[in-house]
Amino acid sequence: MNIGEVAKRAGLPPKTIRYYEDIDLIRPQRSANGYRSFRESDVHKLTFLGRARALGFTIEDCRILLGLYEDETRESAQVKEIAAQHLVSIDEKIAQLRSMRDTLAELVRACHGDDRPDCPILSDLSGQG
Amino acid sequence: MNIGEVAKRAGLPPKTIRYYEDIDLIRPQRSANGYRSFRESDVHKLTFLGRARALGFTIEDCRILLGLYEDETRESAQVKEIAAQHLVSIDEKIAQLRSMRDTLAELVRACHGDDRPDCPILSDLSGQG
DNA sequence: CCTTGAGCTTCCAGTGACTGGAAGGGTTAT
DNA sequence: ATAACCCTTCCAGTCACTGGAAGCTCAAGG
Repeated sequence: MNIGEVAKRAGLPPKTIRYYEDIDLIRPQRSANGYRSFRESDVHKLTFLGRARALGFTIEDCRILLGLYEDETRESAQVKEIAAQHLVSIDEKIAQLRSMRDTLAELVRACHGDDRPDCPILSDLSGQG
Repeated sequence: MNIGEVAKRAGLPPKTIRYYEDIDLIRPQRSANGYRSFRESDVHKLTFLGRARALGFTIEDCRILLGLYEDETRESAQVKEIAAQHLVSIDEKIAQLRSMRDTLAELVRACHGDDRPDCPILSDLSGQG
């Protein structure tokens, strides 16, 4: 299977797949003409990677998860540990964004937004609010 | 004022301040010895930048906001427009993170997390959930 | 006067996870 | 044969810094 078809099936751009090979996440074989030749197992791995990345796991998380995915004897506790840690960091990110959002929403609300020059948003940012 | 003191007062690392000069956000003067020499107005601008960045505005947003901040005749509508757009993109980011969080939380909940190898998290990621 | 240590300078390189584009070779269909 | 499309590699750029090396300046202590 060439990279184009794999890309369609795994839902990832060819560029990304080449990049994943570059950083040793996958190791596709090569055809006589130099083209990458993917097996079904590569498609599975790439699908796995796409989903994990969509859930916000870092590449290094993915590398570990992929190792566990391929390890028949792994303990589910190891996987749960990584996922739970990631869950915490997502929650932190959400909390941080919410706080930013609330501050900004208040500033936007307070700004009359017309042709007058005085603006609570800039006042606040300059520390003169 | 040298960069060290400005850094303390504006709450930004010296490296970041040099970088901001590099990309023309600020233009500090120079002393005879080659050191950067900051005025009060530079400290104000850097404080402004620090706060805007903390609210998640991009550097390019900051460049525009800084321009408006220095323009005595700006219309508050222009500022409100940028802030409101940013608010929308924060809301989108939060929504996306929440969706990721919910999916992941469900997977973590479903994983028994012991020494057995079967794991709903990996099953789901592999598309065999 | 000399040294020590802190603070300043520039420049280069790396981060994460791709993405765009150029230059060139292979394949397929007409 | 030729067009159109696929594949290859390599280089550079993204964003907003951050780390580190090599070297200059300055203030204080002996």
